[in-house]
Amino acid sequence: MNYNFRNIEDKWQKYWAKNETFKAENQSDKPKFYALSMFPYPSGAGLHVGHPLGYIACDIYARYKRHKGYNVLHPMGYDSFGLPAEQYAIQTGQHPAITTETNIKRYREQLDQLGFSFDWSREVRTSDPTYYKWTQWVFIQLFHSWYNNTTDRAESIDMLISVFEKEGNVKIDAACDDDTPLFTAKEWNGFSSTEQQNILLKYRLTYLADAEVNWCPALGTVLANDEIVNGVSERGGHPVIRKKMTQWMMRITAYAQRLLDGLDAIDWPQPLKDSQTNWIGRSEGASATFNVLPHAKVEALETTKEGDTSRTSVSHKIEVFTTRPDTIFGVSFMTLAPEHELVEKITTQEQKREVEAYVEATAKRSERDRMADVKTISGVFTGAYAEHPFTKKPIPIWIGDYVLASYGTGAVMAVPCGDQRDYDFAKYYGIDIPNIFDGVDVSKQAFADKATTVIANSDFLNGLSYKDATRKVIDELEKIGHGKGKINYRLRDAVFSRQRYWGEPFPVYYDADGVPQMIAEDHLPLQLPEVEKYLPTETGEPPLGNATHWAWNTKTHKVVANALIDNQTVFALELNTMPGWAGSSQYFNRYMDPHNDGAIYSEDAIGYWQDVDLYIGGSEHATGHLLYSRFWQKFLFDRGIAPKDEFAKKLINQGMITGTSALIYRVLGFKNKYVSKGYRNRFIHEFDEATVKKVREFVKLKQGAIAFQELHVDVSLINTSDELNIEALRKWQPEYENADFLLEEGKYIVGRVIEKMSKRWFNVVNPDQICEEYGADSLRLYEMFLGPLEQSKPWNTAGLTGVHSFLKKLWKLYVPFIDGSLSGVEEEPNPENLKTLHKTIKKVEEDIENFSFNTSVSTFMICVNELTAQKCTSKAILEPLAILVSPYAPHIAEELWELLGHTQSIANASFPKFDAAHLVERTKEYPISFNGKMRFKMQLPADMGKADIEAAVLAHEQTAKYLAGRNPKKVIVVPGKIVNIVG
RNA sequence: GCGGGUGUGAUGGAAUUGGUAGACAUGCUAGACUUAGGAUCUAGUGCCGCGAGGCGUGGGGGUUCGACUCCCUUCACCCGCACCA
Repeated sequence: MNYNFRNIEDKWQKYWAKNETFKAENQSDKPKFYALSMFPYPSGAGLHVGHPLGYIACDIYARYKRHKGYNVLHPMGYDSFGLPAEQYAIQTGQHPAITTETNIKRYREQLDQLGFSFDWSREVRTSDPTYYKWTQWVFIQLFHSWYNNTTDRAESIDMLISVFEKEGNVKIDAACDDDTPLFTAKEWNGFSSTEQQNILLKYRLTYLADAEVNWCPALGTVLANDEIVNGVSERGGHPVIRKKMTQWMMRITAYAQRLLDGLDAIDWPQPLKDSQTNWIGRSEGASATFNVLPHAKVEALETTKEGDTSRTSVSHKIEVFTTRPDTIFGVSFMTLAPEHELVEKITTQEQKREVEAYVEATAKRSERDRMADVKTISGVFTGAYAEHPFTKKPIPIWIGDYVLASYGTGAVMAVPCGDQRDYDFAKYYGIDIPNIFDGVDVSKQAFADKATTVIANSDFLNGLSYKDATRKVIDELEKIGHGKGKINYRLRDAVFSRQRYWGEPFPVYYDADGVPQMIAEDHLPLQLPEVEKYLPTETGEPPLGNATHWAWNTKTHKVVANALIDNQTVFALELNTMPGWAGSSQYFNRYMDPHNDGAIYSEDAIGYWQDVDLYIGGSEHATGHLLYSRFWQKFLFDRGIAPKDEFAKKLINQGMITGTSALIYRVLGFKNKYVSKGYRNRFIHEFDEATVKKVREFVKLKQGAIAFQELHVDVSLINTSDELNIEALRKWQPEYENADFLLEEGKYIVGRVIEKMSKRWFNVVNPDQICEEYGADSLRLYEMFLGPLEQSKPWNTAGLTGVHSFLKKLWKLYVPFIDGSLSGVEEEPNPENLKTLHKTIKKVEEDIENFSFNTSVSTFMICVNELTAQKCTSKAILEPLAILVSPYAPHIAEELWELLGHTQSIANASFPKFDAAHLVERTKEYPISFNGKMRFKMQLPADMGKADIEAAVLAHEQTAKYLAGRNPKKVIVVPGKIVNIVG
């Protein structure tokens, strides 16, 4: 009776589906456990062996918790809105919904064959109207909310309006746009409703704004900061430019501090927390205001040299943010970002031409170009001067692209002696570099060490340290109304509009005055309309404008919406769609009550499940999905929609499984001659005569060496010893049909390189192939065995035989129960059996709790080897062993469980209890003397001779002396060495 | 530049958290059984040495009776952020 994994796996997968073994109830006497894997985007390529790694780990934990008596929720779904389906639609005209459906089917087949314990009755798809109804609903809640800094939470916009009506906004401390005007109740009540709405937009947590956005012309859409990598789009690698557009924004900056603070309360990986911390980018410092001197005043100053510093009427102010307010007396110029709004206002007539040319040149450069040459110093003098808030001296105002419009205020007070960038700029343009540090030489470079700073040449700051000077200067700035202490965040509000088709439509229309209005909740979902063309335009006209039956004439903004909306007719619908992360920002909550049509989820459901106990997914989502989800969760919490303000207690990032690509070497200058790995770049004289002859026949040499070109070939053509199957290669692609190969020792050896699994490198390994050949249980075990969960590691099929033969050995242990040769045997377990079992229970339990799944596979192997050697046939041992194995290899475990006579699924069996009593070593006490001076007792294995022990102690004189001082209770000794001291 | 991580046999990786380094597996070597099969089983396998023995966790130093583990320093590689004021 052999281990027939195909039949077994097929049988139990059907059994689980039929019996709904893993269906979770929203009520139970058991404690709850919510285990979640990040849901996938169903791409056309299907799963490769890297994808299920996290799912397997999560599944093992979920199954383990079930054995431990928890009511486990372990759902799965699809993040099915996204660019690839749309790109495919653009190319082929196929509706994204259709390709998405096909891909989901394929994913489901692949997932099913791996034997996951998912509760499929709770499946969600972000592109399903019944799901995105609630994405739209959350958007509406955000629109109706504002962030109250005083209570430090989001509150209803209606509350804000009633405050405005009673006392204006003077007392309100809110997260809002910087340009929000102050007004009294009287003024508010006098505003037109359009004016009122425009002001409210400055407060809402999702708002419409003219923003400098990252526009990607090739994709025809804007992108969020986290969707841009190295200045090009994350998808496709297209250039991205800055552009001003009216877009929906998410006021995530309101939550910057809480997103930072919340990290302390959750058990997430440190690198991921660091990423988020970095991304939020909190820096403490001060904001300071510099008045711009009117041009006439400047001229006067220039003629009289030390002009009087009396008050002048000020037309413009420059606000800067600095982390070094202590260096304010070292300011010798100011620099504005070229995009800064004051640039055109303050530039003098003489400098105008030069400044405009510079601004234009900067705007043309892509983000990438700008990042590429950070070393080139460039800038232009505006001709204008600002007034130093303390010394009242005039300070020249420059513009330069080393100042970023998107950070701080887009303007800096340049302190060349204290900042290297300012220093370089000053040196380059011959600007003064006044030294305000005591005992520091700044003739070569700037001095930026806060710890050793002593301020000099700085009026009231002289002699102070960085810390004291900072405090003092902030006080003084506040006194003269020129600034205050400030905390700045790198985090920007998130652009929420995408000029795409395949995304959630906004539940928004515009009234006759162009004011955005939310669609009534009972009309949700606002469904995605059919369009003829999915292609976005380079100018940013969204494809939804092509929809005929819910909108027309987008250019004039006179659009007829369908009759669904309030029975009203002439409105302009929002034509943008939501970004990819919209649908994934609250899906974990929706799983708790996925079919609820009347609410996002019932209070009972979320009251029971609360939050995710274990979340497993890739670290690439650190500053995208995971940050946005935390933001939405905090918002939902503030508004009483969710009971927890962090959605996941524990998070684990599974490492990436990389591919091991295979390379062959084509001789340069030949179309189809290939040399084995050993011949690359080798000089002819390095070979023996016979080889030289062969090589000479085969190739012409360039300067005595074989020059070659590397080509990727499919990894399935290579055996485990890196030998290429030449015949298979000839059939693989026509270009190799007539190829010549120079072999070494009769073999063609390929080169290996580790890189990301990708179709283009032909290094993708499918789980289907593995399941077919070895079975899902082998694949599951092997993926765990490959290495620590969180580490990235290359896939190498070679080791699979190890875990596969483990399963065969495991199977053999139970054979007596299968073939009936020893049926009815219920042999009492002997102490050796029990020791093996309890060792295994202890280790496996610890391993699972610590997510060290790789070592428990080893533990199983040892266990089975030992039990085999012990010829164990005791049901009392084999029964708990099946349960131990079942989270890892559920199919075989179910089968064995059944063979042992059980009729219920093993999934609900209780995890065996560890009993330390079975592990106790039989020991003996020996009194030991050392050098005749000291004595202590040792607990030792019974079979160890006294002479051995004394020799061991003598061999470790120092240790022995130490032991004498400690008077230990137990010393474990092996011949020659002392190993452990207890007590 | 800033922040984080990782360095252990031929290979993937173990090490009870300071206590026999190299578990387990792959690979390799030898053998057994086989009307050669990519099956199964047994033994061996860190390095040097015939041997006793010596050396070994990227390098150097330290703490300790004892260090892969803790501290200092240095090198290499990987990841995140980056003209962030």
